[in-house]
Amino acid sequence: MAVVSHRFVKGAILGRIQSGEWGLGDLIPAETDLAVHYGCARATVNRALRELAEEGLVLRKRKGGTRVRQMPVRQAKLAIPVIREQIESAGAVYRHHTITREVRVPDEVSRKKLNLREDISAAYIETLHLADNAPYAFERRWVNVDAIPDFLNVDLAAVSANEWLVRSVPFSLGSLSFCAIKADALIAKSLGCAVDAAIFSMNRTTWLDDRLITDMELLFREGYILQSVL
Amino acid sequence: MAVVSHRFVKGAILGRIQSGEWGLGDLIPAETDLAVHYGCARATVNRALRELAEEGLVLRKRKGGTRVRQMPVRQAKLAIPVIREQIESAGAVYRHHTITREVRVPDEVSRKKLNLREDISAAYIETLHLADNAPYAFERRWVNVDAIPDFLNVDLAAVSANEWLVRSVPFSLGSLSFCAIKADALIAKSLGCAVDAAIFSMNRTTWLDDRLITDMELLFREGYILQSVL
DNA sequence: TCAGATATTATGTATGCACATATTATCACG
DNA sequence: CGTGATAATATGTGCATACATAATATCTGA
Repeated sequence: MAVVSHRFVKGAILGRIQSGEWGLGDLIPAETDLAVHYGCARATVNRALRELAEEGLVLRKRKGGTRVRQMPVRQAKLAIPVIREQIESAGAVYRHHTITREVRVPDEVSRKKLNLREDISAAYIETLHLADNAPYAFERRWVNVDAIPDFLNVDLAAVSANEWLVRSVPFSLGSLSFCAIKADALIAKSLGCAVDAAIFSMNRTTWLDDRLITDMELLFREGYILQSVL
Repeated sequence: MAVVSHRFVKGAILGRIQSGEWGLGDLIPAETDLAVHYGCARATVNRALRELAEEGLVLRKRKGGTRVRQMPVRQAKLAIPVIREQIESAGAVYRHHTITREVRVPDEVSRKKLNLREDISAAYIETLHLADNAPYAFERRWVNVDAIPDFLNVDLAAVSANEWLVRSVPFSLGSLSFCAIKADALIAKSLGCAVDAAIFSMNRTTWLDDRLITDMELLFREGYILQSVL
């Protein structure tokens, strides 16, 4: 007897949804019925449906049954690039250059973002990332050295601040946002573009437990495109 | 005896990784050992570890065991917003206005993107999305009416093209990209911003099976920020 | 010593069962 | 006619077991 895998069941159900057999909002058969239909255990159907629910195609409720989502939650998975890997995977040579590195008490705006006391200083770093010696992205970052004192001793010539932090303070939570901004004089000079060029900006804050670790702004070269998959 | 859920095990393992007990790249105990340690079945540990692997924190290989990822794949989940919901959830009144709607043979650039034969025409729609009567986003879209003939009869005053398509042609694949562009005269006029303003652009193509359904460009008002969660 | 066959092992997953839980449907009672 | 208690039900999840599979480790023979 051939085994019926959860992949098969998942694919079969997906097909029946896509073909329109089960329309938008429709209730689909119960796990037990599907298990009988496909000749497998309920646990197998459960896993198939659970994965479909995670992917946003189907909505499940106890006692309420499973139904096809009216407005599927299209969630794009977007792999946050480690810049070096992104550049190297495109076949270019990665290099980075630390422009500024200092420890000081942040100005009030940054201090509020960092959620620091007034008398605590933090590290400020500006880095230029290059692909084949051409500017690729300009990075501005505050690091909470009160939480991560080791950061003060890092050799930023060997490894970029971003990469060191990813390796050393992993698995932290954070938020991520994207926007478009006009290049000011500093950005234009760093990225080698015109003042007022449209620049793609990525902002990221990283928390470990309740402490903000770092707040970063990454400004990509003109024409940069962020790709994602649905 | 209290049951030990996969959530508990997952959290416990996560804690031991975050605390540094298991460092980057380290091999963590086998499922059977963890099952004994936490007093639960191997299936429970399996689910916990499988989910951690899906989230990119851990790398699993048959016979090779499970190890903490050196460079965690930070994947942001990015909920693609249906614009109306995005605006309404911010407490504003949504309204949309169809600027252009025509059926014609696309120019060569669009035709290639749409992957259509030379003699096939497609629908072109320009829509302005408004929040509290202020421009929110400007949408340009081609729809393959050869694949979706019903689209020709849709009342775009009642429901936007985007929303109709999401409701009617669900569960399709596609690609998604983001970039920053400078506003040209048309965009500036539509969005009520200055020419050369930095505009956040989202491009999306949608496929059903092997047929391209629609190709869309969404240009957000100046200052728009796309939020994501890690 | 080295290549190829073989054994070992950790994860992958299907199954049957039991029970938990949330929600809906039903029913009894004022 | 409502309203609150109660029953029914679909999903959620844990457990023990069995076997599959991929990758590594070991052994064997030239």
